[in-house]
This record gives sequence, structure tokens and C-alpha cells, in this order.
Amino acid sequence: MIAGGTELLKAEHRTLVFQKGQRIFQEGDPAEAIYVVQTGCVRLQVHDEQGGRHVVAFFFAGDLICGGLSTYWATAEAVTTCALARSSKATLLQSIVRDLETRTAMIAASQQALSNLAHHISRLVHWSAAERFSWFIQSMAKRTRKPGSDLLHLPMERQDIADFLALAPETVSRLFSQLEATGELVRVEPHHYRWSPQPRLARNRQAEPALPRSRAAPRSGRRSA
Amino acid sequence: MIAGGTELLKAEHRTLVFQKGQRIFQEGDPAEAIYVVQTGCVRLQVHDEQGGRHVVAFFFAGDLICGGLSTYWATAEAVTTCALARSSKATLLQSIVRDLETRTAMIAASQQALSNLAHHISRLVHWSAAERFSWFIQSMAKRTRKPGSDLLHLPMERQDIADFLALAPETVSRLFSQLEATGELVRVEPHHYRWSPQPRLARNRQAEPALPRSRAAPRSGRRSA
DNA sequence: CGTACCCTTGACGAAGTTCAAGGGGGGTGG
DNA sequence: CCACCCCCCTTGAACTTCGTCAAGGGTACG
Repeated sequence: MIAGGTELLKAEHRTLVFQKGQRIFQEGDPAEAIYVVQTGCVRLQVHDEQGGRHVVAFFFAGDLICGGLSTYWATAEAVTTCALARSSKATLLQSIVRDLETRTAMIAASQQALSNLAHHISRLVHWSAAERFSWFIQSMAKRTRKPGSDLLHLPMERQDIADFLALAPETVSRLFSQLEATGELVRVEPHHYRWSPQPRLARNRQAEPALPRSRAAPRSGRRSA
Repeated sequence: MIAGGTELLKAEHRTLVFQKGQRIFQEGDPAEAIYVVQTGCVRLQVHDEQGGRHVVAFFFAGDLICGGLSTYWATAEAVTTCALARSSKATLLQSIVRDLETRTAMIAASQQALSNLAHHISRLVHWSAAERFSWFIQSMAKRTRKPGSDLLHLPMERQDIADFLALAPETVSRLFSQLEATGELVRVEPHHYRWSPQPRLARNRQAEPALPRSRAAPRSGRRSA
């Protein structure tokens, strides 16, 4: 789901181009296709019963986007202009019926996505705004940066990052300024940064060696400033 | 995943009994089985890199528990003494290979679980403590209460509810007291309540009719007390 | 060149967490 | 059978983080 799954689409597919901001598919509609990003960036988001938006994930070149197999449970929109390889649900289902690998891959991918989401919740809940933000930078670097380069491209808007990290856009803005003040982040041009990972003065609160009887966890709590 | 899937286990399985607090399987261990709850209550939880715990879901009689197919991505523990039907992974995989229905059901269940988790995040992020709590009561009632009865059994501890709703246990306690003060909730005995759903003075902030161009969402924000 | 839109920065306030101190219930052992 | 003890739950009070409100600057694009 979140990780690359290009192999799944070796079969028939069409390439489509979406303009920045354009909707690719919408939560609630009948699922008709899966996509693989070729260029650009896509966000996957859900809305709760009160209209609040949460960005579930960002997708880059090579990533497989699957928002459901019967009904889409999320909405996909283009963060930048992007090219997507589209494969119809019928084709996918055929592969699932025919091909053991595809089948296993789909289930494994779902489980992986579940794991990611569950742990993402835990981070949103237990980590401070600053911790979440530097985790975000780090994970984006891991996914999109070429080895050896210290250039980081963050095509999405502050609001998107905010809705992904469960923060207000103003807070995200402040966090950017903060990392720029320490020199960890240098803005080369809008959406393009030079990132020098700080030695992260070690997690001052590390996980218990063996979780004595599970409920351990110093339960939430902000750092003392 | 969260919903009942008893049919999946019509094949060979053993019934196991776990005592309150006992661990059923642990995050990171190789996945070896799936379970269906026969009696009692089970919680599924993850730990983030700092040791913080988040309860992903509660399971009751009839619910299928699947914490991964290669490696468990979450830990399952008995909330109460409970009886579980266990089916080995090998058996499950055979069914997946043989049986088209099982296969489709697994994928559908994963997608359903993904949808639930994603929307759960959105609720945790955008809703106030009181809103989350009454949503919890309501959803527990929907899942466990017999039609026509107003009795509600909440076997889990305050800490479990807190870790499920992303709150401090003290806050959960205060919210219980609050609903008891209004009479919406009456404690019959520990863990057993009589619940009279209030007409919920209508969501004062409803979702936009058609989400003009997606980013809509009055973005988070607490109610004014 | 102008006009949106997005981003930044400041001040303030409120929700919910933390800290702290009792109550209560159930289980175990005497 | 009773008493003690441990753990969970409750309630109060103060504090902290982050969201909200507001105003101004930069950038992209028509």
C-alpha cells in the first residue's frame, strides 16, 4: 500500500495525468482501479463524520495506491501534477484469481499498511509536535532522497503536513522555522531544502528493555520544556 | 478484522483459554495463527518506538483477530478471562490457496480494518475528549448490547479506554462521572452500566454538503466550552 | 503589475495532562 | 469469616502545549 508495488502492474494499464489539486478518486465511490505513481506526489486522505480531514499517506514514484477493493474508503488527490499508471479493478481481480503471488502480495501489503497506520496513531498520540515533525522529515528523506544527496523535496503544502501530523498549519510553520534556526534545515527554494540530520541527542526516554507486563509505557506526557 | 468472521474457522481449530491479563501473541513474533473470540474480551495494541501504548481495538465474541500473516504487527492480550478458537496459519494459508471466498474475505477484511483505523485517527485528532468518549460508549453499545436491553458491559479498565481514545485515564474517569451526573449513564455494578442515549443535541458542526474542493474542513478546533 | 493564496510570526487562551491525595472493591491469607 | 492490602478509580488544583485569532510578508500566476 504505502511501499512500492510496481510489479503488480506489469499487465495492461493506461497512464493518466492529473493536475495539482485534482481528485483521483473519492471516498465512498465504488472502487474501480488501483494506481501506481510514475511521477509526482499524491495524498490519500479521509474525512470524519464532522468533516475534519486527515491525510493518511503521501505517495511518490513507484508507490502503489489502493483505496479499497469494493468501495473507496479514502480520497486520493494530486499534490503536484503527476502521472499515474491505472489498472482496472477487473484486471486486478483476474490477477488475484490467477496468480498466487499477486494474491499473497495484496494481503501482505494490506497488513503492512495496517501496521503502519497503527504505529502512526501511536506516534501522533504520544509524541510532541517537534518529535512528530522531525520524524516526518526523516521518513520523507528516507523515502524520496537519493543516496549521497542531502537535498530534500517536500512538494506538499503546510496544511497537508499539518493534516498528516495532526497539527495546526501554524505549528508546522513554526517547526520549520525552528529547524532552520538551528541550521538542520536550509531552504534552497520553496519546497526544496538541504537537510543535515542532527545526532538527535538520543531519545531521552527509551522503551523499556522488555516491557515487564505490557502496560508499562510512561503513558503519554509531554517533555518538560 | 474487527467484524465477525466466524465462518473462516469452520475448519480445524483448538479452543484455548486465557486468563485476564495474559498475552495471546506479541508484536514482532512470527505470526502463527489467527483467533476467533468465543467468550470474553481481547485488546489489540501496538507500542511506538518510545514505548507508548495504543490500543487499536477491542474484540468480543464472534470477532476475528488477525495481527499479521508473516510477523505480528501488534500484541493481543486478554482483557477478561476468555476462550479463543485458534486456527494455525498453515490451515489459513491452505484455505487461501484453495478457497476463493476465504481469499476475498481476507482482503476485504483488511481493507475494512484499514478504513476503520484511518477514520479512527481522524476522530482522535479532530474530536474533543467528550465527543470521543460518547462515541466510544455508543460504538460499544452497538457492538455488545443485546437489542432491547439498555445494559452495557464495559469489561476493560480505565487505562485501556484511555489508551484507545488517546486520553489520560483521569480524563476518562472524569468523563464517566460527567455522564453519570446527567443520568445518561448509571453504574449498576463495577463495569456494568445502564445507558440511556441522549438525543445528542445534534452535531452543531456538520460536514459540508459536498466538500467544495476537499480541503474544506474547519480544521480541528475545540468547541468553545 | 496586481491579486490571490500560502506562509510566517506574535499574543492569548483553553483543553487536557500531570501531580497529588484520598476512597473503594475484591482477593488472599491468617 | 474477617482483616489487610493492593490496585484501580475518583477528584482536585496547577501547569504546559498547542490551537486559535490576527496581522503582515512572500510568491506564483494571470
